Amino acid sequence: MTIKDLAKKCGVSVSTVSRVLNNRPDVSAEVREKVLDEAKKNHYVRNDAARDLVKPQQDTMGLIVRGADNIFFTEVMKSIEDAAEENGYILSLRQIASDGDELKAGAKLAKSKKLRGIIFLGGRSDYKKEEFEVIDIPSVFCTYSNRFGDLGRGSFSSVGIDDEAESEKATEYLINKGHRKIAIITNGKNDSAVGEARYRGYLNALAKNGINEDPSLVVETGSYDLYDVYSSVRSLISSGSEFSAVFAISDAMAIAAVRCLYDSGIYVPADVSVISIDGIVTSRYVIPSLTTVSQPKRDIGRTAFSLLMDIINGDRENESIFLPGTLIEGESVRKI
Amino acid sequence: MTIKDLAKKCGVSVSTVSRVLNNRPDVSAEVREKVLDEAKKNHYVRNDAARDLVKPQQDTMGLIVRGADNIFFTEVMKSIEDAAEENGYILSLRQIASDGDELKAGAKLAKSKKLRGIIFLGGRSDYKKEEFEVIDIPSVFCTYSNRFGDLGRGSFSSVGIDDEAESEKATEYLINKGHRKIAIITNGKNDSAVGEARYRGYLNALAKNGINEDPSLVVETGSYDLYDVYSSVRSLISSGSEFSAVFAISDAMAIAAVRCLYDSGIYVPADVSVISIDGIVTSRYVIPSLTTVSQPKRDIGRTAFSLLMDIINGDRENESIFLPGTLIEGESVRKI
DNA sequence: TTGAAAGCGCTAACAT
DNA sequence: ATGTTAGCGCTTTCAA
Repeated sequence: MTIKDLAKKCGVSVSTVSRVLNNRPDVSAEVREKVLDEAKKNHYVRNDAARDLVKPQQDTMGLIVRGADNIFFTEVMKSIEDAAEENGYILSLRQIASDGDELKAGAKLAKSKKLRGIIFLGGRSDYKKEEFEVIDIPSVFCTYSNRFGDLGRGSFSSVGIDDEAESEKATEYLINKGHRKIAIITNGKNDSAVGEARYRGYLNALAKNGINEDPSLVVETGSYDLYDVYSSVRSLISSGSEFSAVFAISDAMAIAAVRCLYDSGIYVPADVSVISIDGIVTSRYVIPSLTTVSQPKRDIGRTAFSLLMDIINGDRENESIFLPGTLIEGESVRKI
Repeated sequence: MTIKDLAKKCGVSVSTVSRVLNNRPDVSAEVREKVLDEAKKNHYVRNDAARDLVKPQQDTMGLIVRGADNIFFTEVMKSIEDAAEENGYILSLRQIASDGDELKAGAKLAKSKKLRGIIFLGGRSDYKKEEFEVIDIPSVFCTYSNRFGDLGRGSFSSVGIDDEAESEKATEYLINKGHRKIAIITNGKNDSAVGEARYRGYLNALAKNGINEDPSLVVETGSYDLYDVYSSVRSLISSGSEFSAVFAISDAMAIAAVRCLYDSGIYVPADVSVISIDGIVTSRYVIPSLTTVSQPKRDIGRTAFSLLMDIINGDRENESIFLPGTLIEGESVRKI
């Protein structure tokens, strides 16, 4: 069922049908009713591919989310959606796997939908100049930046926390509570992404406070999978290395770590303190609740959206915005 | 940059460019190289909307996910993706909000992409015959059925657990552990969806065991939001109603409930036992770990996909498949 | 091996 | 108020 079929059924032209379907005023009430009626009766559904082909979507932004299974992103997404709605934009959402190519997905979406701009939620932090060139419309990286890539200043935009600084903040919090033997749990310390940035922050905090890095306290899980986190922490414990605190680079990891310690008879925070980063909703409900550096999810989403709008309108240049995290004191850290 | 531009740049026709881009064999090596080269140099990206318009996607299935923020769905999605890949199908994923219209989204996607079939992940359970008619290609409801709608047997397919039966199983488990005063936490007992089905299962279990329903032990949260769950449980506690166990219709709800009880000095499982349904990954890592009826997520996804394939190939008729849940004994239930 | 041309379903001038 | 027509970017006959 196409507008052509519909036109035939109603004995009018396709343009008239199109007018009705698009709520144009210049159609007689009679014809309008007839068309609408037939459309409903025949379950007419517009072919968006065809429409997109001909109609530039003046008011549509793309949102590419990488890593559908990251709970943390959901909240950020919501705030982007809100911002879009408030500003009269439509959001065209596309989810890709954590190992997918967000730039390619973005380029494709931009072409197909004739987008005005794109927000990338959770991509890689090491884009090469060349590969980023496929994106030829304004865009902003949300929740990450390009710390490990070679994109020149001014050639991209980003909004997120400063992973290294916030990580340092978290680690320093532990130090201020009297901890010196602090283990870190990261997916990888050389992942050219958030794992590496947060690891660096951890090192910074140690250095600033005259603590030497103890390699045996650096736990690399290789993934964000809770099972991997659990077994990595297991290894740490059985290695016999001493530590009084743990810094997990994400809340989800912290939850698995706490559980692993618990299963080994090590209680949080009585025996070991735990801090993390993210501030996911669940972190407040688990027992013990997590002490964590909470990311300003709503702010990040809204700021990303308005930055994108401003760039499109020529009101602002590309820039990297770093929003501060908030340290939430839960029950997982104890002073010693 | 379109194939037309590319053709001009290379001094060949659009059809030749199209051939190259689609790896057709009948092109001279020379031309092929030239085209590929220019394509790369100019960051050519195909406009899928245009392609979709002309090319029926013989091997593409649609996956409409409703409720992006439901962690539970992520695992099911993965298994559907695996099944698609194994069988040489491409999956076209679309996420919609929990209050979105999945049927409309499905119909649109089907048109635009010329899909072979559709899987709906997490939709409403009360479709009316009329509204379901917009879907004119094979489809299967995944993780839900049409218990509250009026779709005739044989007019739809579904794969999931039997919410009512599994719910009864969970409640009965508590009863077998000696509990008689069992509270239920549901988003709503008349939501014509999973909340209602699971509430019924709870009632069945009580009835079978000669326990009268105590309305003061039925907690309706109105949403799946953990904050709402927390405050609803708070009200239950302050109402003074006595109970020795809680049945939460989802793991996430159970986590918030356990926390709320904890904050009121009521410990799980020492003072009150808690059981739930879903078996999300986190349920194993929280303290106490949850006793829960785990849904066979992988099985559900794979079964849904093969059912859809079979229907498309005419090898099977529409049917509703109910897969059994598995009771996982965590630490949240105690015998009394 | 290559090109010309039709057409997918839709919108938007431009006519009438 | 309504119809005619030219594309949007792509694939695919059909010819050459």
